[in-house]
Amino acid sequence: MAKELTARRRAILAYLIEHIQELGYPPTIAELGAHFGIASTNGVNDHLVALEKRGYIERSSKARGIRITEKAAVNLYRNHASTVPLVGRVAAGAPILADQNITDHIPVSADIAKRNAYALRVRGDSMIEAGIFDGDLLIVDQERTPRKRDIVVALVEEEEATVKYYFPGSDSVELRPANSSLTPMRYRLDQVQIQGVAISLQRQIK
Amino acid sequence: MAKELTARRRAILAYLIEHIQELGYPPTIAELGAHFGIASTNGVNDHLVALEKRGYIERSSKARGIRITEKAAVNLYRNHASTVPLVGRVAAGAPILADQNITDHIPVSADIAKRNAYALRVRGDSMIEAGIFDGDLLIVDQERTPRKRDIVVALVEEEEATVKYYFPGSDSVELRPANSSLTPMRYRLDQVQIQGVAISLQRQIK
DNA sequence: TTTTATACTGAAAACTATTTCAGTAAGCTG
DNA sequence: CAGCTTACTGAAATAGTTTTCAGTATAAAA
Repeated sequence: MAKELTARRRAILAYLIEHIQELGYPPTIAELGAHFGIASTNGVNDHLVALEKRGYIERSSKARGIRITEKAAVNLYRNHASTVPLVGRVAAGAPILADQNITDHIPVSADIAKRNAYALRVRGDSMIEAGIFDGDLLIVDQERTPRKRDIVVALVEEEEATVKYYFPGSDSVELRPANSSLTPMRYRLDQVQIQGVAISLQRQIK
Repeated sequence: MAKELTARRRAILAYLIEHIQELGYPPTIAELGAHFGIASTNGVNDHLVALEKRGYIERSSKARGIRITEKAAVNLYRNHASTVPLVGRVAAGAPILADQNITDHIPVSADIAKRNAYALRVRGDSMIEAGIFDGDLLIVDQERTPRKRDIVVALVEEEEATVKYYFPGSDSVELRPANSSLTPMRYRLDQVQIQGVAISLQRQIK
């Protein structure tokens, strides 16, 4: 998936959203054409078909029957979004935020949303003494550089991700659980990939 | 201004909003008619004219050219809010959600927002073994009836609120902390006021 | 180099939606 | 009780929209 949308189609999607926000209803095909200087409704329709095929809009064959999907809203308005994507599994290889990895969107405060963050469901009890329980949602900042004692999401030797305290050494990294029945582990720098620093937590109680 | 809108018109406005929320675009006059069993488009149009005259909608004479105004949107946002109020202190006397008590608004998922919930900053370590730490935000459902072992916000004898496990007895209530260095307390029913059941938790890490 | 995707033109058919015209009937208001 | 509002019916004119058909041109991928 090199480039999901052409510049033209991104522009059309953006105008679609703007129009809905401003007027309260979507534009017609002809109105889109007028705005973009496309004389034939068919020219516009091609773009709409393309946008629909890629899941950015949904159409019903009625007047102004265009709906913006969540995918589009999140993609275009990442900087203004008030949600972060919930990733299903953090594993080696594919980029974390690949579309097929994203299972939901989690509402967060604006300052979190504008960082490059994602959410992750915690599995296991390794951080229980830090108040992080099995099933909790961890909000993770991808861009922040981890510092000593930060809670990080780490990929160890291409395995699936774990959440641990981060203790850097001169030539190695110690990943320390917050659970006295588990032991800290030490790794060479090339064995560990830090996928982000935990900045927030959400829990559904019961 | 006794009654701005008739029941019929309120229903039509509500459906208008619902339709836009669901489908992404307003219904046509004929669709409104079909939904409300009005055979003639003119019958529906009368209502739309009335709604427009009173400032609830704006119309452009194009297909689905209906916009919900802010006046009506107050309605819309009540049902689809995505925040709950953060209350400064929960104390006896004034209602929890009195305006002067509200210090902020916290983003939550839609299903939480539509319950009658509020957020509260936890003070102290009394629930630390339940993974609830000093400074965490607790999202509290006001309407849910507490059951045994629920985490509740309780007002004891007109003091300020505490967060505890709820264990009802036949003629008394036990409020049990999740901290083995603290002791459970037992109160008469008239000494305790339950202000809600914890349904979610949010934490800013560091 | 053939195929595929992008990005359109132009026109007409088919359909959808609003507006207008002409009424009816019940209930409330002064 | 006349006048106004609410709440409609029914039909036709008019306007707005989508869909279909038949192409063109360019660039990128197989």
